[in-house]
Amino acid sequence: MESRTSAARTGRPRSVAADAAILAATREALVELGWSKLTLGDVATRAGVAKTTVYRRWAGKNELVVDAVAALFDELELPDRGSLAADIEGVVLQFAAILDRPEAKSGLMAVVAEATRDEALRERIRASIVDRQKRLVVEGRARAAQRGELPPETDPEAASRTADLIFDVVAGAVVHRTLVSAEPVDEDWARRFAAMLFGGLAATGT
Amino acid sequence: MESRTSAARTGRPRSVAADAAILAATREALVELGWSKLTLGDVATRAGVAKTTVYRRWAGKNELVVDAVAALFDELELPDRGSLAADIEGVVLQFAAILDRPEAKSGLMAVVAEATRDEALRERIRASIVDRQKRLVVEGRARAAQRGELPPETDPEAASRTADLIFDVVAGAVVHRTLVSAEPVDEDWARRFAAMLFGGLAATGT
Amino acid sequence: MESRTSAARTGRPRSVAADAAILAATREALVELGWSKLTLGDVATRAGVAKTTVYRRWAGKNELVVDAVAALFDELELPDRGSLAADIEGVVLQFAAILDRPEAKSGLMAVVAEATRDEALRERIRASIVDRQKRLVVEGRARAAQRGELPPETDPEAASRTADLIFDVVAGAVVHRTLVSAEPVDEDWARRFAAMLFGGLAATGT
Amino acid sequence: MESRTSAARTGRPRSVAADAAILAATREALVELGWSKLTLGDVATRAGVAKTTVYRRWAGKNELVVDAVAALFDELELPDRGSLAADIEGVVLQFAAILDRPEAKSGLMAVVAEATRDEALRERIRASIVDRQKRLVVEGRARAAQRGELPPETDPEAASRTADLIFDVVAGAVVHRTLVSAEPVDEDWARRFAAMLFGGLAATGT
DNA sequence: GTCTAAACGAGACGGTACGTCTAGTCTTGTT
DNA sequence: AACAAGACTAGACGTACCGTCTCGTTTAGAC
Repeated sequence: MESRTSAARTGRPRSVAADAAILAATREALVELGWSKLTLGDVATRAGVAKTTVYRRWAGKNELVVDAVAALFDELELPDRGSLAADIEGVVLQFAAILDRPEAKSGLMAVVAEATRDEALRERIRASIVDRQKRLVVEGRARAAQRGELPPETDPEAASRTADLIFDVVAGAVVHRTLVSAEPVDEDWARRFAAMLFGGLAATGT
Repeated sequence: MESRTSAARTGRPRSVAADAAILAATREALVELGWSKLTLGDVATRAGVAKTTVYRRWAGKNELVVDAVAALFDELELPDRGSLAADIEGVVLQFAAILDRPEAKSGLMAVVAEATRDEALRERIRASIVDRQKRLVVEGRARAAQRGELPPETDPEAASRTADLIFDVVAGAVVHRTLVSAEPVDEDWARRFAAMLFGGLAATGT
Repeated sequence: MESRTSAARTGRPRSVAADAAILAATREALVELGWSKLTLGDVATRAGVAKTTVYRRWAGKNELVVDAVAALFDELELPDRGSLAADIEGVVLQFAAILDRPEAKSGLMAVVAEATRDEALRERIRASIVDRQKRLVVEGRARAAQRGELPPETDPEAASRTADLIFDVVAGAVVHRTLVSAEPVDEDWARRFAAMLFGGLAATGT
Repeated sequence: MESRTSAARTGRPRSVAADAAILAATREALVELGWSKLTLGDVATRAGVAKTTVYRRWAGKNELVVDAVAALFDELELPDRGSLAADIEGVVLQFAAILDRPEAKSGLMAVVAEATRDEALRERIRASIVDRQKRLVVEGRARAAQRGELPPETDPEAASRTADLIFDVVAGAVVHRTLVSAEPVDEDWARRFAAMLFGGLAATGT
């Protein structure tokens, strides 16, 4: 969404209701039609808005879908379940629950695919979705160190590299399980995954 | 691609050259245009073939792209590098090398996204791409047990569940690193990932 | 239809049944679909024959339809009803009856339209359909002269020009009434038309 | 062409220039290609317009061609040449001149052929082309009665039937001469035809 | 009784047009 | 200036036929 930082003091102001209506309509259309059959004209109709109003705010389908899906990840947070393994398990289940919703399933992978050829889109995904989750990894690591489950970090550069690795493993495994293997991320799977990850972290002393 | 195993004894036989030309043209178009801008008409032109010839053999863009991309994974094999960690590292690097090619990058995630709404497509992906890789996990596990790195498997049902978990972790992490984080899977990352995974496997006694 | 006058003494002879089956299938398709929706593939299927068999005998849709329609005009003949006016009336009714059949209606005007841009097709129509009718005019004129209704012809060149004129008037009026005005050529219309034509012929002394 | 008499107060109005451009392009294509090779895509290109713009205004090829050809008949009018025979001759020559133009030749018979299976198209032809000519017959008849060449009409019902008959004879003969016989409608033919028709009218007292 | 050459059925082939759909833009009048 | 409405250009969609071709399979007359 464009911000219109300056100017634009005159003329009719943009309808604030329209943004929310369009994003909601987008999610609705994603559920019903999936990404490839979703059209901006249809979204506009569902939102009770003219097509021009959509185009005035988003550059295209990809940008719109990223914003529509990003909102779903707002609810993600790191529970404190007493141990790192349990925390991992909890976050995995939360993440899987979001990913299992059809509007996320359908839209997320599609925009990631588009992003392979569009740096700006990749950046938008990173800012709206990825980074928001990555901070959970950092928080969880810090909490585990506080609890004494893992040694405190000394080299901040190495810590950042490790956080990236953990994030790719967690997010990648859950996404792959859900979308490619198309198997449910249930408590059993989450427990086994968390055990394996925690074991790996402990064994490598990170 | 339809197999026409039986019947079809009569009439002009299908050109055997056309199949290969179409798949090659598809990969070429994926590199140049990406999935969303690839059109079957363009593929047909590149292959020197009429549009109807493409539609006669593939039901649509998704099926065609799956087959075109699947061929890339033919070269995957499990190296024997002497230890499980080294084997994992080797496979990860091979997998990442394939995934880094633009024709795979662009096409694979897109068809996975489409597959979220199409069971038949999901099955095709599983048969053509996923299962071919999953067997590497099983082989690697067996080899590690032979070496004495891991205890031999007793419960085949649990072994299968574990293989699935490992596969989701390996494939998921590499895919996520490559496509979402858009960072290279270099030797360093592969070593750190393999160490973590091996640690987890050893720690959980699987 | 091509004749294969010479050569072709050897090899499998053409099926004689196929010709009739194809023409019948063509008329059937004309009735059901009309000219523009008639396809040679469909005709071949209806005739229980391969597409190649049709193309081996006719150059295209136009030629096939001309032949299929021409057969309908075989039944036209000049009745002797005792007077020229009555003869005209009889021939008009016969002609109209043929023209009212859907296979003629649909096909005839279409090939005439095509013939405006195809001299060979025009010639084929003339030979197969038009000339066969035109001789009725000449016969009727001669019979009327014999009866003393009209003066005997002296100048053969002028007689030919007059026959052409009469033919255009008769055929044109019936075709126009049937296809453009889409009104029935019933006995009343035929009687009024015959009276007018006979009156014109008598008045101009031709 | 659809009229959109009411409503449609909102939205961008249809380009008025497009209508004329499309009809002109249609006539041009008729001349160059004839009816059967004319395609709406080509017409759109010639008119400098997108294909959808054509389809938005006309239901198909037939409707478009009727409208394109109908415009040619606007110039038809009844000359006052002093006598009915001369008037007929004049109108016949005018009509023949229009019919001889390739855009009319090619298109008119084709749509008449199509109209045999399409009542709506038949009505469109009647309204756009046929009725506009038929009124010339009525005018000519009235003028002849005024001059005293023919008796005044008493029974309006019979008069209408006669006008229809005359119209079928005139239009039919000219069309047949031009398109089927493929002979020119020159002054000589027109004079002989007019004489015959006038003779018939006078003889039957209509 | 082979031999042989054309006709046959089937259906794939390269092409072309179809009529529909969507993208993204533009042009009205209205708010 | 944003808005609803809807026409606009551009171009892909998947389908249908065209007329040709390439197979394997009859089928008759010539040898």
